[in-house]
Amino acid sequence: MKYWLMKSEPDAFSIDDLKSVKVEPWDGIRNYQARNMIRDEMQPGDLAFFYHSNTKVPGIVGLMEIASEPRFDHTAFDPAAKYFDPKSNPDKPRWYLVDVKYIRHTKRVITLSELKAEPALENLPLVRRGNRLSIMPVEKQAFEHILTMEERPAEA
DNA sequence: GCCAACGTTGGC
DNA sequence: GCCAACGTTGGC
Repeated sequence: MKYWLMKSEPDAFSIDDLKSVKVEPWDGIRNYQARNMIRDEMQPGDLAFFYHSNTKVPGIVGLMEIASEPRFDHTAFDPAAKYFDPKSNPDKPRWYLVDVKYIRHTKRVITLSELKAEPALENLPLVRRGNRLSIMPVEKQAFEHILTMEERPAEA
């Protein structure tokens, strides 16, 4: 089983939104590196952190499970969709997605600044300079380390 | 809202 | 195939 971190802007789709719908196709990924990870490596049962980006306090806010095999992202075929890609079509699909299933909120927001301050997480792509991946792998040890951070009191 | 750091596009 | 211009991401 693999571990992931997936970013979403809470204004577009938040952990609360996921909680209310329970399962959601994680569409709109238009980056080849992220695409390849979805298509080639994600499997049902994998665990992922839900990360809120582009918000006042960016950080990890929840836990979810990969809930489907990778499949075509049909929003790429729809001219009316926000993430329409004219170069993707059902004969030559370019983009993929998986369903994600809500597990729980983290007990508190584990903020980006906290994550950056952890020597144990220095290899996490999220905290590396200039990284813009919206989906990234998390090593097992790092995943477990982050879960222990959840138990600490929130920073001041 | 600013802007650094990327990724993509397209002319050549 | 190079690379300048442009668009996007996302922290701050």
